[in-house]
Amino acid sequence: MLAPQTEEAYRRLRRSILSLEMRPGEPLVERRLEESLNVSRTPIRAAIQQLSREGLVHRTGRVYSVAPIDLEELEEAFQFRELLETTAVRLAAARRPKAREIKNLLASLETRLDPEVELEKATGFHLALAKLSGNRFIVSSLAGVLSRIYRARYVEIMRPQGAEQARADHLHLIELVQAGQGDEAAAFIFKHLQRSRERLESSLENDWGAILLGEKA
Amino acid sequence: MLAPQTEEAYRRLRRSILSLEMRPGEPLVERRLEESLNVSRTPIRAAIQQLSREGLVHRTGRVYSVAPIDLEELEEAFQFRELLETTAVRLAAARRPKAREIKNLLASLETRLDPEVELEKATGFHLALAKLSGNRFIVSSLAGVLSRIYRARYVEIMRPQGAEQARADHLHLIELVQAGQGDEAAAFIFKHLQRSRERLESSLENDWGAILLGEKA
DNA sequence: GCCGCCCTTCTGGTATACCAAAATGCGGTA
DNA sequence: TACCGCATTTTGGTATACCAGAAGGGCGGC
Repeated sequence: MLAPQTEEAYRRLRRSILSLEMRPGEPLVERRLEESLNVSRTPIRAAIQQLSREGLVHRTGRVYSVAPIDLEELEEAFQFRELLETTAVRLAAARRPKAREIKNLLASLETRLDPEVELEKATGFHLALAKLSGNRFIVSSLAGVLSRIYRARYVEIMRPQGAEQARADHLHLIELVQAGQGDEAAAFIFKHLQRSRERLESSLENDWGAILLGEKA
Repeated sequence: MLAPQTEEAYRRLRRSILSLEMRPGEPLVERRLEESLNVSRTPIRAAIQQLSREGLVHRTGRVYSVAPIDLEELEEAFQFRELLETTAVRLAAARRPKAREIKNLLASLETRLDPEVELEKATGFHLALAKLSGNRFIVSSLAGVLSRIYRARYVEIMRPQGAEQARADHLHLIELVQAGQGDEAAAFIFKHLQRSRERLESSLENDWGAILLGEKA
């Protein structure tokens, strides 16, 4: 929970970064943002600090810039997701969540066409699933790593069949968790993540590399 | 990396909180801190925001206060540590770290008498060990959860034999990792954490409960 | 013509002025 | 005496003024 102006600046900056409207490596100049966001530097600095903490903005010397997309980091991020999410579904299955808790998840499965909305929904699904684990640290860590690799995931979900595949996987996951099949759910989400990782990496290498990979600054 | 005044304010505030000099539940009034820390509100607000993100400071409405020590959170934190640290040592063992990398760890094992320094060293050890995993997300998440439960761990390490036991465990862990015995290391650190958790919880319930557990605000 | 130095400008860091909302307390009234 | 309401104070939020250090460009010397 942030102050209103700070919140607004944060949301707009974050959106600009995640949607790639601001390119990786691009510097964030406070006095420019002051004009473009129509708020004073105080909330802007707070927002930048927040983004920096989340890893979406890097600091070099005293200049802030949009974090580049780092392939090594991406590897580690997926390894970390595997760890978090397989554990989360195991814990969730062991808890035998009530149908009411599951309902939130289903909302994420409606068909959408806009890939950005699709990605938002997918993120929401993974987080809601993690929440069923009952461990807030798993949830917040997952939230962190997901936002960190959001831009890269964007290029994956751009392919229509990618989103379709994800939806089917998600539905199956819900069934496994609800049935209390923790190990199966863990194995399944592991597969799910691996497929996602592979699609993503081939996309990055083939089509998007030049566009996405900003200078290390 | 923060601005110098902000850094200073952050360090001092953090220290005050972790050392329990500021009690859980105590409000952080910017204009008071302005006097006691001799800096303006700008860096103070930045420091508070940082602490808030780390979970050491809570916000209710628009007042910030020192986060209470929540026993449920503590449970989840240890569960999370088990997950992170068992994985970390497995990954570390698989990498067969060079002796040079191990040397950093040994520095944490010198005998100390001051329990605060001891705790700092123990934290450093666990983080350095996690670093051997080669996964930055594991490291940063562990850093987060460790600082979050720092105050509670304090009461555990107060017992001299607690620190002694920890040192012995740490030494053994290094040997296992260096020998590439990932599963054994994972099992051992799991035990290590469980003992730690048990000692800590009995301490909290018996001696420290009234002192440490602030109001939920 | 090229290199280097100085001056200007730009940037982030800090302090402070200003504001609105919420809390506090005092005084009046029932 | 207890309670309600208004005035005052306190507080966090925001804008802005001011500063020092770094960077960039232009001018002068070699």
